[in-house]
Amino acid sequence: MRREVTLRDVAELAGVSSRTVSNVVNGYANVTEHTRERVQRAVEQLGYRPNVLARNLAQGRSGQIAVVVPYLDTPYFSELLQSVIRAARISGYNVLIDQTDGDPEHERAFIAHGSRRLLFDGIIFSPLGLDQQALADRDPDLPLVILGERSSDGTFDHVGIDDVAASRQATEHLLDLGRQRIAAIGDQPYATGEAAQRRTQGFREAHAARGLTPREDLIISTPRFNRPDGARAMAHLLDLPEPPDAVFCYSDLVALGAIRTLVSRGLRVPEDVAVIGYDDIEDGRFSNPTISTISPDKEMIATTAVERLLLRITSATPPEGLEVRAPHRLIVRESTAGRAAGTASPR
Amino acid sequence: MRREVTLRDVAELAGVSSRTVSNVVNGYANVTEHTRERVQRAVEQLGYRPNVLARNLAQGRSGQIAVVVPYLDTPYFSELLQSVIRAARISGYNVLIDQTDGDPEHERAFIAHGSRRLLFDGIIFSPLGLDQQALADRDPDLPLVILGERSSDGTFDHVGIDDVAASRQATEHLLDLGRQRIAAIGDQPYATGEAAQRRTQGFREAHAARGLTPREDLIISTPRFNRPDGARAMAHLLDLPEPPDAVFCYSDLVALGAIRTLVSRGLRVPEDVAVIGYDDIEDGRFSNPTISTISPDKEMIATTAVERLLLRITSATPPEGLEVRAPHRLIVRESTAGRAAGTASPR
DNA sequence: CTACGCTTTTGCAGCGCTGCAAAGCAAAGC
DNA sequence: GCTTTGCTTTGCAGCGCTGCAAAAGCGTAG
Repeated sequence: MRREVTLRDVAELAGVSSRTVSNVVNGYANVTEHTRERVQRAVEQLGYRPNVLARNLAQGRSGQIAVVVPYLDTPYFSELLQSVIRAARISGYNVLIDQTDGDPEHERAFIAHGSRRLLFDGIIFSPLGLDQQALADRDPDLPLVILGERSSDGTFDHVGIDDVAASRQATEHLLDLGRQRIAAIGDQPYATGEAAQRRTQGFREAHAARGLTPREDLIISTPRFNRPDGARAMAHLLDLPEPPDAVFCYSDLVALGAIRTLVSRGLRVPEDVAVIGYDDIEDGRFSNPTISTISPDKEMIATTAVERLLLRITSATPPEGLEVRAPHRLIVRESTAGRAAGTASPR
Repeated sequence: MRREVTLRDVAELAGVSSRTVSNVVNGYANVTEHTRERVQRAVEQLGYRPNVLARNLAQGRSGQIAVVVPYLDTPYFSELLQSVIRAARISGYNVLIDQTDGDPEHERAFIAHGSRRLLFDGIIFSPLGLDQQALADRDPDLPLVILGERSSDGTFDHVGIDDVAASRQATEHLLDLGRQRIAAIGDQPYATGEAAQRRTQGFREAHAARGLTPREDLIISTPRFNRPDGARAMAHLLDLPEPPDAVFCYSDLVALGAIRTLVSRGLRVPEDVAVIGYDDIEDGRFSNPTISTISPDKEMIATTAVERLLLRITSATPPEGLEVRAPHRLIVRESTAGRAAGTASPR
């Protein structure tokens, strides 16, 4: 591989110092038009391209942010990532992606010692099962923004929707339909299942507000929030002596799996069992039936997360920990409202 | 921010040279057990973490590979990415992700001057509309592996399945069902639509092999391969005087969109219209009906792509351009075979 | 006791860039 | 004419690490 063109080469050709070339390349102020042109010409003539590595070392930053999600192939995350990448790019940052496969150890390792010093300037983290302890052990110098609801100790930001309220709203929608036995799929009654537990809480609150108590055997735990889990859980529910007539699923994927089981058993959605999901992924707008869901403002979550992270990275004194609550709304589609709610070209 | 611990700090504490510390940290040979222990202790005591940036500069490589895809939220790509990231990580490489939004200019820019010198050591590229010209203009020093079928000029590798054969196979399956008027959704009859055109070719070949000629008005072009495109195209087909009784969709997303339109118009799949997709994304295994499809060996595509790229990166003399053809197979599910093919828990 | 070959350790230059502070320089002020 | 002011350009050190080649140590052979 032939030697690459360096600043010095350009400087020599243009007859200026390498520092001046650097100034031109970086668009710094106070360079006369005449000099700028000469340098510019030399840059083009030699095909100079800055060496990002050297710049990074000199500046002590990498210009990269890491985004860590449990699973990349979960539509919710890939949709979110898409917006994160766009937002980061606008500010000149590259995005390094990592998936933890939901492994708590992997998550912990990522946040704790940040062994890869300077590989990224900050991190947007969507933990699946990160407990408070792991958060406390984290590298305090690494700017951090957490996706999803989570109480902050003030040293990082988090961005998410109000899970409890959203879940209550979803459950209320099912209650409003007059359903009697409403199931919930997705609970995770252990330390790392905080997000799931907040949804269960909303589920209970909705019942309580009407003087009802949900039947405990209709609250089903699942290890993940994916289609197979949803399908399995639904099968289990249908085998109960008194199966539910409505289901609140903790993700759209779970809902898709549940619906799959219902349909394959010859049950009608929503006539026999109404289903509502969570996340508003594109699948739910084209599935049969289309899925009613809780729609978080993903674009806002993504841009806010990036914005806050960059603020943390660039500001000399770390800003206070912010808990950003992004808006969400209930979207009613066929899986609860029936065909009346559907159209040939779903939005 | 307090100063970080450097090699020199560790060296001082351990009473050795910084070069020796480097040797220990990197596990180089020829360090006595005694020295190694002393250094190790010092490393731990000070909490030393190597500065990746400095290492990168000194080594002249970044330890990162870029993966460029058109859209991150397309399940096919996110499923593929997942495997790519795993494979790269095993070899100690980080993955930088970028999406081009299918914009040919963006794609061209990425491959052409590679303006970000040394930000990544190589690139795995899944172009949507990259013509031969753009490929010819590319930075010849940047190791490159292309995903998807594409004839190589010998300076890069590409990995993909045999699109023509796979498409012929999919079409033959529909013909075997006795369908008379088979439509195709996803053609792209312009320079950047090579991938689509190969599928159309397979579609035609299947017909030709039986002495048939497909009806031209049943070959529908779409700008992308997504759900809305599929839904729209299907609506158009149904409005024809003689609508099709089977559809070959150039992606599973297109198939999902098409099925959505069919179902919402009260048509039965596959009784009224059989549908087959392409890609075998998870959605298709849980949709109603489940989707028959062409299943490329994604795991193999991903690992082969990484393997070849790393080979290019590390080998002194560039290896010959390889055209790797990954295996694929036809998977028959409900959308062509009816409920008989479905089960409560799809695989 | 010196020479030799081998392993282990060291010193130094340098990767290519930017931060910093000083130098140069032209126009303006006294 | 000489100093001051403000803009432009420069020189140099150094970011923290690794490549290279030489030096040091050490056991064995002559």
